[in-house]
Amino acid sequence: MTEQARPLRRIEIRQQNETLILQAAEKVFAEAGFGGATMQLIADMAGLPKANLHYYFATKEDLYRRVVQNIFEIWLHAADSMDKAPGPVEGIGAYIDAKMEISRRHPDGSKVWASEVMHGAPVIQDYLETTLRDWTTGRAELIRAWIKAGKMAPVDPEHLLYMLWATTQHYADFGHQIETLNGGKPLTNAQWQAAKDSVKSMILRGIGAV
Amino acid sequence: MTEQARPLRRIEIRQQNETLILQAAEKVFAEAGFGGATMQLIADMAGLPKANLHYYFATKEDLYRRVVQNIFEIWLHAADSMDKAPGPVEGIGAYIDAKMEISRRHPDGSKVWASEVMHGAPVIQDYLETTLRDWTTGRAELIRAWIKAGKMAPVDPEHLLYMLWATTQHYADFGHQIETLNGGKPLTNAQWQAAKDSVKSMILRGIGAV
DNA sequence: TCTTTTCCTGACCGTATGGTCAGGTTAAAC
DNA sequence: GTTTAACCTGACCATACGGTCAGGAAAAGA
Repeated sequence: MTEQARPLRRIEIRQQNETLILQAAEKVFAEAGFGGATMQLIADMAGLPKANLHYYFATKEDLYRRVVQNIFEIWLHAADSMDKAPGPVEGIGAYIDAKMEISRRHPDGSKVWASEVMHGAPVIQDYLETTLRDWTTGRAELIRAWIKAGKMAPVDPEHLLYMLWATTQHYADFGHQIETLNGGKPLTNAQWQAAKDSVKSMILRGIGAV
Repeated sequence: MTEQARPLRRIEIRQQNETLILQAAEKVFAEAGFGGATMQLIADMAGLPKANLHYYFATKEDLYRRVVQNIFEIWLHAADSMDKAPGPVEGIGAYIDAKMEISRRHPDGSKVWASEVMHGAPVIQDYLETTLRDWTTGRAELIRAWIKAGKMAPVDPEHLLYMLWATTQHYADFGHQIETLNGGKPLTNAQWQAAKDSVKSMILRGIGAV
């Protein structure tokens, strides 16, 4: 016998379906890219008729935009731990931890983000020019302060940030390659921990902060 | 007056057109992804009628496969400099130089490769499992030998390689983001040199090889 | 010169896709 | 209980895409 569920309230319905669609969309966009993704595939994965997607999201591009924005939020919040740190060992160490955790928990989101930027950021360009640029200059200053205080070597802050982004996101974006080189098996808990430790020790030593 | 050119020979025609098509395809696949690219767009960019593409390449997927294989070749040859080096400073330094140069000269190729891997390597999976795996284990052994000889710190060779790939390719795959953060302007010669130097110094110090 | 082979392309085809819409169902408001 | 507004969806449409093909042009070979 199927359970006799209480009928869902309006707001619940809306939220549940939007979440369902966004999750399915993230996966399909990550696997197929924007051009290769189809509304039908997303609908099937969400378990909803295609027309219903268009009730919640007017166009494929609207849906895609929402997916990208969601990822951007997560991306930005990863830096919170960096700010209130006394020095690079704690700050950058925590940032690496946070970004590695994102790569592990949200690999699809990371891929969609990478794809969006690779294709010239057609929908997120304004964020790059405002939010991301502000974010970057802010952290660069923080790093410069650490350098001035003698807490790390005088490296170029921008290139350090690029290195942090590249290295951590690689574990999501190129996860398939890593898995293949790992004998076709996903990284275990221990291997993820080893990856984190490797990245942290190499980068922290690389910026002279040990 | 247009120049009165000698009629092209068969082989020349074939080679010229294939090159033209492959160059256009690389660009379009990089900009739009496999799903977003259209044969018409590639044809227009190559200055040939669409039907002519299908004369040289049976299907869109065939054309794509050729593009990906071309990139893989370049990718592999970048490591030649690493092998005959006496130690990590020269070997890894040269490898970083080579890969940064690829990011600069072949950003489209790098993007196509990234896209292919991100989508689960549908056409290049066998290469990952054979050529790339062999390549990787070979370099990992080389790195272990350097460690054993006391020429660098005992880092995990696999994660070091991932870091090298990630960091260098970032300048191609996320070139648009870097350009945006650089005030909307492409990196100058001097900035590329600074990027190379930054990456090299951070990584070489990070593996204790200075 | 004549024949053969390769190269070339406008016109065409079947299919898949993003998006629409009329009409129905269900929760909320009164 | 009745009305209203939100939610839902099967059927449909216009378009764009990958791919085909018949027939012509041009180079190579005899």
